[in-house]
Amino acid sequence: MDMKSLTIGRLAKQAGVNLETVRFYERRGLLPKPPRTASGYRLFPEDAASRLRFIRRAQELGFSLTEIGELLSLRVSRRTTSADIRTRAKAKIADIEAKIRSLESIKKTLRKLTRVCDGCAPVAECPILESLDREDA
Amino acid sequence: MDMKSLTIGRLAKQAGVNLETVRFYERRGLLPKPPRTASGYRLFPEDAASRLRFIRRAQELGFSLTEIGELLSLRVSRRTTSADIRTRAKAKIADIEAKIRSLESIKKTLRKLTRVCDGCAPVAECPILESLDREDA
DNA sequence: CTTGACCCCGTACTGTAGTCCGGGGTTTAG
DNA sequence: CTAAACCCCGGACTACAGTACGGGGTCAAG
Repeated sequence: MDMKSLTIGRLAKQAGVNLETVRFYERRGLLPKPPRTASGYRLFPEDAASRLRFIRRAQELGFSLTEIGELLSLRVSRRTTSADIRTRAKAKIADIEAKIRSLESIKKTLRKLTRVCDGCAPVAECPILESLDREDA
Repeated sequence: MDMKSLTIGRLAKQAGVNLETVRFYERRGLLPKPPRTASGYRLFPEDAASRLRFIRRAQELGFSLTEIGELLSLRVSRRTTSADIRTRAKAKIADIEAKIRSLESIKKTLRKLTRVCDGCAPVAECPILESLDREDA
């Protein structure tokens, strides 16, 4: 077995995901179908682990597996022109900037809250509602 | 019927969510149980709509309903001391900052990608994998 | 005083994202 | 050579977050 390849079990351990999740992502097309040994064992390239970690982190940021697939497919090839990619990448950037703004807004509110706590002033109402309200995502 | 109150249907429409979702969130404790008319109709205060919108936006940022409940309950009262709140708010701020960093990292990669596209250089591999890899969330 | 729009409730169903099972073959360490 | 550890596959199961259903009561307009 090639030193530079990973069996599904090793890959799963390296990326910190369940082995079945790897198969599931492969079925979903998020992981390219790996070559197999004569006996049918998958042999993943080493960078499959970064791909898995990317998927996990993108999920924590609120992207669905479908959206993650779109992010992962952003690259220029014979099927896709660079103008097309540029358009799609710009749309993704806009999405991401909106997410960042929302997070900044929640963060600001939380920081204000900690300052209130420092001052020991009691806060009866929930101040977090102040954030995120005047925006159209 | 009080002018300042909303029936469940109006509230749902104002917040842009399904009526059943409102009931679901109430059951989950994300929306305070509203007073009822004599015949049992819910009468939500007007600010329930902002609360609903907050929940929706926080979900898009990758927070689960449980986490959102924690965010919404961040306030000082007789049950919770301000020191306690400060600690919890600071933890949430750290979570949020980590999310922002991850998003910035993806954004940077996407921007690099659009620049490559502008230069019309073909990109065979998927460059988005460069982002998010060297970090421990 | 009825008809359509709205509300009540419990229960069942759906979609997404996994996770587990179990019967089988393979690889590797002793 | 065998046992443990690993892999294969299809299919069933789970958790989370809703969404739909259906039988019934309520409210406002005509």
